[in-house]
Amino acid sequence: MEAATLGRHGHGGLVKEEKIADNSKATTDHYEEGCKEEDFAVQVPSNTTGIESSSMERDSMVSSSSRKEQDEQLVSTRAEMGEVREENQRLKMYLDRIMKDYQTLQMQFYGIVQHEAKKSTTTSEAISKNHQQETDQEAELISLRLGSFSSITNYYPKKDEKNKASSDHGKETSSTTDHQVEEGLALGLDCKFEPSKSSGATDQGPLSNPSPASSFEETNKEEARETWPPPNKSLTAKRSTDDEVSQQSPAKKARVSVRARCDTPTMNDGCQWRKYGQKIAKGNPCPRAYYRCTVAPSCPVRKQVQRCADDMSILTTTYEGTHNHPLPISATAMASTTSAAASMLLSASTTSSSRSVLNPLSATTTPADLHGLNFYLSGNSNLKQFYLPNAPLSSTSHPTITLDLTSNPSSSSLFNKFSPNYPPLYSSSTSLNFGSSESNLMSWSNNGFLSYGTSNSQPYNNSRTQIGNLSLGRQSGTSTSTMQQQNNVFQNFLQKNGNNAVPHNPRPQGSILLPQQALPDTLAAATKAITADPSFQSALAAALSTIIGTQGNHGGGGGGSYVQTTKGNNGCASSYLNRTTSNLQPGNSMFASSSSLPFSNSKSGSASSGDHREQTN
DNA sequence: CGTATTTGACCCGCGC
DNA sequence: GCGCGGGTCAAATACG
Repeated sequence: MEAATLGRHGHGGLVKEEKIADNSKATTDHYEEGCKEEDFAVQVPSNTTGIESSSMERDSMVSSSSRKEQDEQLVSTRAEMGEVREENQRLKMYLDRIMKDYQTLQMQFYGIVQHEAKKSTTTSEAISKNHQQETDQEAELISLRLGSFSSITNYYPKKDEKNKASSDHGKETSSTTDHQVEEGLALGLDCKFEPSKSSGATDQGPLSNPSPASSFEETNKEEARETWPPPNKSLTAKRSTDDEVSQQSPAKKARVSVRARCDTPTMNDGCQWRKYGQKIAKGNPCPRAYYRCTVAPSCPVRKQVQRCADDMSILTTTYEGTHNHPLPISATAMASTTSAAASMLLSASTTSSSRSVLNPLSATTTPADLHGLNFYLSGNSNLKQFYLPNAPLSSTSHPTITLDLTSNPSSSSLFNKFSPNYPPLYSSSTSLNFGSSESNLMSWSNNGFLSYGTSNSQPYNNSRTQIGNLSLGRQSGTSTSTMQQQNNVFQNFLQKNGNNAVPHNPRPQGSILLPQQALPDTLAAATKAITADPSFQSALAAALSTIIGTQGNHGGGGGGSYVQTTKGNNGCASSYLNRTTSNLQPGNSMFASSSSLPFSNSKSGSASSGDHREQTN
């Protein structure tokens, strides 16, 4: 027996080979047994017939009849196999055709994007100072900033924020002389829409293939220079004059909130953060902690962490800004996720800003239901009433998209009902509901690591139209996806031309339906592609699951000490206060990510939050 | 001693 | 103009 031989061969070799040999042996044996039976069914009768014909006619009658049946079975089986083969061939051909069509469409879309890019390049160069007028006419592109970029400029120092508002949200260009030439993934929330300048710039790195995504990313190389604390006046002046036709609406800093169950003070998102402030926010007894990314000294990315007032186990992390440095893989996971979410948010909001595309209502809502991931997009402040009626400021200046990774039906529903008490940080105009009514999709558990549930969980609202899940049979199965896969997926967001209208998706209240309509411009197409693309969810899944894979083995130690020490608590989720975190990743100090608990300690308590004028003054 | 955190003070935008 | 609240700064403190 061949398998046995293989097994013996394997015996002298690797254990692996042995196993393989054994497996093959088993398979072969099984197969051979089947063959034997079949042979027996065919041949044995003939043998017995010879014997039985000479002895018992009755038996021979029986055997002959059974032989006929067996022959018939054999024939029919063979016929079936032939049919199956043909079916296989047909399916293969069909698949090939689909693939070709898909590629053709991709190429067409890319051609369109390139054409738009050229157009906008010429116009923006010629009339860069009249950028605002052009903005309405030029194509707007989404940058997910997922690719590598070769040059990153230094970021501006702090204390510039004030100038930004007056600078019409321009982008600095003065810093282009001083680049930190770095190569790596640049992921962030800095997803903007601007007239695409040029896709001709060949982008090096993972996303080097000519694609709309790469072109987008190219356009955003400069945008990467934008800091969260906006540059100072001189720089701002340049920014306002020079660039960013895209910065239509002055203060549109996308924020992405991630709601997740997390026992630890912060979610371990792979980045290294340093706490720089803590305040008591209105409506939530739990203080809000402010962190800034310390992976790179000039990184403008901030995040805010706050416990949910209603459910202390829920941690809300709000990200803002764009990393201007290569990210560790574990960080890219979350960054890519938030980036995509932010792009969706901005696409919706920007689309809404351009009256030409959508009516106010539909423009502000670009819901999509991707495998149960419910996206409710509304960058438009007009919509905040639907979501967070009592939301404070910043709904306009900081369109926020929320990824709800909690599974708590009550919290989810609460969230979706926009309870006034709910908004953890900002007026959350957008929610990505990862929650399931039945089971967890994902959650940050014990060590602050993301845990990923099954894909079989029902969407938050089963009645919602499932869209974009064509041929996607798995969700969590993407947990093994690599960042490359993620990049590809995100690229595809932009490459794909959304043929399918953005599916309507009832709002949580079910009162608003998104009118389905064609999206004429590139932005709309990209938005549509993103929202309708089934791979978006898998990308999210992949990104988030990457955290599992990369952070699941976290150990303590590492370069700096991030062990959280707690002095005590003021009664706010005391169970969290006594926890310590040492989420440093063993292999890379850059992965060190842990920060202090966003609760006020016994000493600070409410007083910890600064600016309590009623107390201090 | 260097680094990270804490926390009171400060700044700014917004609403009244 | 004033108060409120969000956000940030930076000195003080804690920690390894």
